[in-house]
Amino acid sequence: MSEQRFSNVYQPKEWETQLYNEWEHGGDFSPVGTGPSFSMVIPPPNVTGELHMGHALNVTIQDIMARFKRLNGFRVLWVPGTDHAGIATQNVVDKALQARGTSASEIGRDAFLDNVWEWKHTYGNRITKQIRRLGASVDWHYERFTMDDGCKQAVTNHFIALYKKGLIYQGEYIVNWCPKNKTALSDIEVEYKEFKGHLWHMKYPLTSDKNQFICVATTRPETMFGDTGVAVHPDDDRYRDLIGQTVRVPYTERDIPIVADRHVDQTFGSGAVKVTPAHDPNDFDIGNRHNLARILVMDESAIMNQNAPKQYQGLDRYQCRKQLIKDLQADGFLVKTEDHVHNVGTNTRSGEVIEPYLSKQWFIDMKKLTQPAIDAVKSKSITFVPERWEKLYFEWMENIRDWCISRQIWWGHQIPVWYKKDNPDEYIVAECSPGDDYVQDPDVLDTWFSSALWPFSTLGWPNKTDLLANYYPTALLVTGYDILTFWVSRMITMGLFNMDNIPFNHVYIHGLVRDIHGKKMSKSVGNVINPLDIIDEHGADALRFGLAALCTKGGQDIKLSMEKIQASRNFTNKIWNFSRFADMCLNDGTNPIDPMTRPTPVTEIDGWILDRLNQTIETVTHHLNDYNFAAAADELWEFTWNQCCDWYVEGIKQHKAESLPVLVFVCFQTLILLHPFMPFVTEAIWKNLSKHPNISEDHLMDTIQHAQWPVAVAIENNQRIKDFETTFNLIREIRHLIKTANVSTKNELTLTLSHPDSTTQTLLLNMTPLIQKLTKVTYCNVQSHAPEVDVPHTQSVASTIEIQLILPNVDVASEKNRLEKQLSQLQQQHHNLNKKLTNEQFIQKAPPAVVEKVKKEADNITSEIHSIETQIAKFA
RNA sequence: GGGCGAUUAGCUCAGUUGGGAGAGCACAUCCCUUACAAGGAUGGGGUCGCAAGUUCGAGCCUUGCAUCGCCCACCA
Repeated sequence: MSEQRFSNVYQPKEWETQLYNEWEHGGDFSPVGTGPSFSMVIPPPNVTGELHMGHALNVTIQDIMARFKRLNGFRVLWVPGTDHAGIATQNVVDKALQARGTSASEIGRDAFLDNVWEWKHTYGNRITKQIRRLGASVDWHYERFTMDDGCKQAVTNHFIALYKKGLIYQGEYIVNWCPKNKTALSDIEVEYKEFKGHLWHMKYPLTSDKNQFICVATTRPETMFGDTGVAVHPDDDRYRDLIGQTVRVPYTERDIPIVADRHVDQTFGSGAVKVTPAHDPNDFDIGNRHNLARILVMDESAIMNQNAPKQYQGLDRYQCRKQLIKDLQADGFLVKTEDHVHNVGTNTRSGEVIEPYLSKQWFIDMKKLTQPAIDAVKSKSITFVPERWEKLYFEWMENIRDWCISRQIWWGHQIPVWYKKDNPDEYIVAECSPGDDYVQDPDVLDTWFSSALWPFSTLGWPNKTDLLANYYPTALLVTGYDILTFWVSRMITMGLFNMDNIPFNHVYIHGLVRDIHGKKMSKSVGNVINPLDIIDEHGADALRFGLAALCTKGGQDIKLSMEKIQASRNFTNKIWNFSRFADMCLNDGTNPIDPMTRPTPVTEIDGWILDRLNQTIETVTHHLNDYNFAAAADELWEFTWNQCCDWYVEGIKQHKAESLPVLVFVCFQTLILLHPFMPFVTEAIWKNLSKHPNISEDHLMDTIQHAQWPVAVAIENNQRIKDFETTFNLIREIRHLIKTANVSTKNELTLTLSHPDSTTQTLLLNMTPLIQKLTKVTYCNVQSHAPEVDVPHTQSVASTIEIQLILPNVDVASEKNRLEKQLSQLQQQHHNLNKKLTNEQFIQKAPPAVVEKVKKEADNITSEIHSIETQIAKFA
């Protein structure tokens, strides 16, 4: 009984976990065979993270490609792993400690690191379990972590190699300092946000004459204690005479020079700018040009330090600003206050306002590294999909800045630099400590430093492994455009540096998942759709298909809605029931059917569906090779639902036995085509159907994953495809007439179809049973010309075939009205076509095929107009 | 300031050698027909952002404009 194998609704929960376990423990995700290799590395999610829609999209796309390639006989290796995510993880663990009444700083570095490792062991597999729920066919045997021993070795090797080539240096520069995390950040970890602030104009008195002033404008008055100059434009007539003189910084005993510098914009503010080289990157440059001193006035938490006047020491930067404004006003230094909107850098992670801060950090000299990486993309050794992202890549790489790689946190790869205890200026770069008289640099490396090595560190580098030999370069990298600069560009750069070869051939860059209004999903807004909730409720396949169907060629951001997911859920159920129908038909079968062998069609509609299947195989294969997931998904939807279910299944119900082999074959082929998108439901059906006693398992794999991707053969009969299109048009029109006449098909209806052409008559005669079945008309006659009918009837024309449907009664007025409306539509179409055909230029210049097509259309419409006119005339 | 992308049905979006304006959802009407009501059938709905140009012909190519979104730069 079919009920034993198929419930009437697909229940994902009954299948997904069990199937995934079978797959994983059955070794189904391991590379096998002798086919060409296809490898990917997963963009490692944060080890403490939780699965969000971005992961779901990213993993879905990769899994579609992995399964597609596996079905095509490739040796697929997809390497999973997680990222240690320095600052993010450190924050999470520190927060947890604080909730327990202690903190990282209280317990100290070693104890803190023990805590993070413990945390990693407790929660590190949460995200990997969640990835499993998506159905990801990653090979867990090769799972990696960016701080495991292999990655550690890779990082150290890489650092030393760069250092030896003089590409890593230590320097004192203005960096982006986060006072909350007390660490430097790289430029791309800073997000600029618009803030409503003020522009304060204040007077600095001349040393030579306290009654004269120069007025400077600033948004950050608290940095004035670090001022070591005032800059004006050399051509500015207002200040020309003051250049070279000195002014006294209020509340200090320091006199600072007025210098001329072309960087100054005469039209902004007062045209004179205070120069604070230790707290502003531009001022740092100006200071260098004019040999100005650098004075830090804050500590690492942005608290005013001993270089500020006593009364401000110990205040944080904002308290200080507030007090200082009061004081400046009281003491007559404040000239005016303007409202000023400006962009302020913030920490991408914590949101804290960045303090430009002078400090000693490690940098990579990127300019010397990028050229091969630029060339690799220019020469198309690496291709970006969509191609337009190359522009952003070149823009970034051609204006590359040095990469600040040191971070003043504890969780991460500690920098392999050892300072002599009694002389910190003396240091050695090495994997291990040179001796007890050395101490290691306390800083760790930027998380992206290890991520940059991911495509080869996961395959064993720096050791020469078989994995590397077999799977590097990887075939494809799938990622979002938001980390193109953070990650993709650096993998290419470092891949070429270490491996002398690109890390991947193709980069597929997808959009970001947003809510239906295009807004970023965020917990505070409350518009988050949690992928795990979706999987619980509707199954992983519904989520996957929904996401893939939105993943269009242009790589636009994806606006996700519950409605879209529900539609996909309905589709999974449709596939389930299509198969359930096949299963039911098998019950009546007499001989075992081999579902993998292409059967010879017995009936016309069987031949038709096989041809349509071929078209679908070809289109879907093309779209997947083209990374056009939405188009592939659309095609599969159209074929499965509209062609197979709506037309084919309904069409064979009158000859199920004859069509059974084709039905079964088409069903299995369709399952394979759908499998990359919907691994669970297709496997569930596969296993169910395989168990049917009338299925021969001789050529059947025990899992759909090991099946062979369908191969398209030549279309057998193009005319037949057209004939069925004509028939379906006709059926639609007849149904429309029945519906419009508001007549029940429980009555015995009589239909006459007329066409002068004998081939068409033959077609109609052949299709009569189908037409009767699908329109529920009892009698159907085929004629060369529409007969005179003197009983109530309704009439129309479709694909130039005249339709007459006898009715119990008819409303002549509305019937006439309907025909006239149809006539006017046809006349409009005819008019448009005729306009073209009477245009000499069109006839001369348009391709003959186009002209021919238009002529034929016009002829058809003329014929239809004639039919309708005749029909209307009968009412006269 | 520079760059990229978007603008097509009520909503979300497809639409490449330029030649028929389409899908899903939503909506309306009818139908529990033995695969599926998470379903079936039928239907309504669009001057393809605006303007000009190229062309026999433009949703598609060129130019300009408008609106929205994102990225980079950061005038203190």
